[in-house]
Amino acid sequence: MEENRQQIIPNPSLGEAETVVKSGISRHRTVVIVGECTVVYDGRASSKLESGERLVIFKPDGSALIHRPKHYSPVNWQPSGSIFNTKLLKEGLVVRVFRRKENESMVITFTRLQMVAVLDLVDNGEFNLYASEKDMQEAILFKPDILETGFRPMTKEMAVDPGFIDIIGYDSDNTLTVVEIKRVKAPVDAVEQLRKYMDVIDMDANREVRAILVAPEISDNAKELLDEYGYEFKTLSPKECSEILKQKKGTPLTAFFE
Amino acid sequence: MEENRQQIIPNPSLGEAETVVKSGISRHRTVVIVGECTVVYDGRASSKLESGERLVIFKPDGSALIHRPKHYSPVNWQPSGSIFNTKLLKEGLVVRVFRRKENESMVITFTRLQMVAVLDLVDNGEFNLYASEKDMQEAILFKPDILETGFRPMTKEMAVDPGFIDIIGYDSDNTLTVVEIKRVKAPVDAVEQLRKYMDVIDMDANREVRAILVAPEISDNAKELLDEYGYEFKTLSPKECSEILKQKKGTPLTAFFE
DNA sequence: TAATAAATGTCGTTT
DNA sequence: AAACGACGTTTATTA
Repeated sequence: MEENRQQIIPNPSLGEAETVVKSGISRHRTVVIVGECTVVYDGRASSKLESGERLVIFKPDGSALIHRPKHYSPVNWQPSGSIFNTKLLKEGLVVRVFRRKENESMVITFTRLQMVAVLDLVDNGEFNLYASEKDMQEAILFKPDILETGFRPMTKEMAVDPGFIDIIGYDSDNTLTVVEIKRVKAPVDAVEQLRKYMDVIDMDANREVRAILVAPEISDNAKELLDEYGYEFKTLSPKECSEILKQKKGTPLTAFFE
Repeated sequence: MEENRQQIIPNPSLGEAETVVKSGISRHRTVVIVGECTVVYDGRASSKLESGERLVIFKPDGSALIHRPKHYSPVNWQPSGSIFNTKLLKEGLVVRVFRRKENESMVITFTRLQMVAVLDLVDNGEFNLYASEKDMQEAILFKPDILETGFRPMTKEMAVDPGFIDIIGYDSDNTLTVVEIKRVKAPVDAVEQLRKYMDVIDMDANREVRAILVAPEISDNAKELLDEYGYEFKTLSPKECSEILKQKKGTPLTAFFE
């Protein structure tokens, strides 16, 4: 029945809330509490949040979120795998969220409640994300000309001492070329990373090797360092790569976006 | 009055919800919607989330969150500064979240609703985090002996070309000493960062300079590189530093933790 | 399990 | 506005 799928109580007493919250958590429901509370966290660091009105979420997988009326990120939280313990004390309704793995605890003390809701969320919808850095790599391997006319990839993700070179190949003049891909504006670190790879490749010196940093943009400092090292920059956005991959994969999921 | 502070509607029709959501957003309230929806995101990347029941939050600062019943992190979101646009179409109740800065959009289409709530969250509570990297820096400046007996800090956060050196000082032999602090296990990058600073400091060569990496732990690779460069490692945890700062600050806030 | 790199990272600070 | 680095980063991948 619709009525049984959720339980929404406006302005509950702390006592009412105790029963509902306990029952909701034990039945593996999503529990939402809105009210005045304080939060003390102790684990990798420690924090204390003074009293204020917040939106608190307990999920069936043992994750917990405390949201203030600002910001995307929660002010306090626990990742999944936490254990909830609810008690009504004289200070208020206290929920202790404990995560054994990191030996972390978060204690929420509610002093006044605007709402308690116990929700039975059924969610099996598929989630797909496009245009990751991996997508960019795939796109270059699929259509190397987007990097440079005549480019021929040799290997992808070649393991070298410091890590993985995204792509190694030969340009139209048969010069060995090292490619480093970033999906966001390339920072100085990206140039340093490229340099590390070049240090290894250049071991057998006196052959020419090119280094190309591929990204939608590059920061000023990174550009400066890139020039200093004699490396090159190629503008390429995740979006463009996503478009190219659509051609490769036909149009099963991508057709949705048209 | 308490009644006016919030508006909670179980099982609203899409039409009812349209009015309430629009009004809530325009009055800069926190809006919570629970229901069946699909989400299409397009911006830095693209994503598509098939139909399912979720908890959706719109905050007055223009941030938006879509939470599935699992995981700490939202499946889709927009950071603060977004603009909301609500429309009732034949597909359902459509909320478009647009962020001009990144030219990103997230379109949520609700097909069935379990709840709509408009909340007026008043939250001015102070938030304090202890045992951060900044606390570690402060602790060393306050009691330099925890780094090394006889250490005398000169400056904190000295600006040099590549960035900011955490602490510079002299050891008991009056040797210039550069200190880099990490609050977690120090990775290779931390050693590289220290090296950058040393490159600058060593400009006026032939005077001895020591480099010390301070962290609770160090990764094997980082240790190897550190030894290669001739730098040193000092074990120090954020918690220890936090304890030391309690002495400094007396016991106003810290007493709470006892 | 440890290490390493990516993230729609976010967020604050400073230039 | 851009750059830079910390974060209780989280998360995924790989040795």
